[in-house]
Amino acid sequence: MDKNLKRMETMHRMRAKGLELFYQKGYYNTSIDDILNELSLSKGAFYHHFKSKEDFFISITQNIITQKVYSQLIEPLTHDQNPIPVIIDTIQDSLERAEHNELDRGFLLGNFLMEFNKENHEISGYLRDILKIWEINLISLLKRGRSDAHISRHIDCEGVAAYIIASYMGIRTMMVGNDARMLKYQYLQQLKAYLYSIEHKQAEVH
Amino acid sequence: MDKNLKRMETMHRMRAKGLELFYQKGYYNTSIDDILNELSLSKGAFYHHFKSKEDFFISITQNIITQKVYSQLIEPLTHDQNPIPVIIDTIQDSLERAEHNELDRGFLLGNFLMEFNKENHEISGYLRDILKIWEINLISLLKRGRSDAHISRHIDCEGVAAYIIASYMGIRTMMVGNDARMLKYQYLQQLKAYLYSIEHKQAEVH
DNA sequence: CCTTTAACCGACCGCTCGGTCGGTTTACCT
DNA sequence: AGGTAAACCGACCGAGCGGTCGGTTAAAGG
Repeated sequence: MDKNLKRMETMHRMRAKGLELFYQKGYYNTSIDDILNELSLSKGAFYHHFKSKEDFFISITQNIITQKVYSQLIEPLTHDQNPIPVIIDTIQDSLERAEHNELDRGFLLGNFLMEFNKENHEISGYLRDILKIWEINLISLLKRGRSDAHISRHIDCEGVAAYIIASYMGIRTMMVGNDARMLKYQYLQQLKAYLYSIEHKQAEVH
Repeated sequence: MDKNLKRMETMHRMRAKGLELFYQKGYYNTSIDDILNELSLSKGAFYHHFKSKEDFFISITQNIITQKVYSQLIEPLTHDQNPIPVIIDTIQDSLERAEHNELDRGFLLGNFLMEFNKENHEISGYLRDILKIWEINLISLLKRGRSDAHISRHIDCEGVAAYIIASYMGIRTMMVGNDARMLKYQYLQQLKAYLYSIEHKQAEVH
């Protein structure tokens, strides 16, 4: 079964390097040879494992991108505490990772979504599904917070989740090539102000 | 001077169609021939007026894109009233235009910024400048609102402007290929909630 | 009317890219 | 050891791209 191990390892190396270059330069501006040269592998090896460039990217999506979003944005939400600090901490961690990553090019998922929204509806569908999962998890976290009286009763959790995601996508784009540290700080201040404004006020409880 | 008129008109047609296709399909996925075929013009005509594809796009940026951002996002801010409804109205108008435009592909400026952020620093610089102008106008509007006691005294206007821009960029991306009407509604509700939370409360006076 | 020059044409070039394919190497199985 | 099938190689193909260039058309000026 060494063969199978080899196969898995090579495919994983291709996917990892592929994602790295696609993220840095964009999908359409990265050639398969760009990836293969850095790995010292040949076209033959590539097309032995993947049936096309598109198939290759779908494989990256379903293996690496999904996993990254889960581990960095979704799993950290799994806490039984007040959802508001949980959300703030999760986003703050993500922004700090971006700030200290000098190769940062914005929100991985968001960038690809925009690139494929234009032409490739199959891939953009997969990417949208991942974003949807994040959204659903945010919504259910908020709803539980509302039930637990951490969040004001009349709050529209779906709207809040959409607003959080939108602002996150935007700030991640703005942080590229600008003063990431300053933007991160300003953004977090405003996000906190916004989230505290939907918090359940003790005064409300008769 | 008929020659000069002809020149201007042809260049304008090229720029308009070029922007249309670049916006729809992306800059790198649109060939010059794509544009010229739709205009029944030849390569010779194109390179007679523009020295390269890049030069062509810069010309589009400085002519059409700048003007669009000004007329749709900046000039509507020019009011002496309470900045908060002015901002909300401006953004609401923009989102409604997007919602009813079936060819909408997201935030024009934001899309190009992301595409050129990766490779072409010259063009992304021009685009960033335009975004900066929007930001500066938002900030000065907010600061005036703060002076006029429409906005709470301790508010960080720079942070608020960055937050508004980030959320706008994000929601425009999310509206592509999703339920634009619903997202617009949810977004505006939350934006209002956020902006009202920075409003000057009468109770604060003395 | 004739010259000049801008506007425009379209064949062509060099290059890159995604994808193919016949061949070679390597590792496992008997 | 020998056979088999995988993993891998790299030359090649055809299409599409940005850009060039010698030529043609047509309008402005004298």
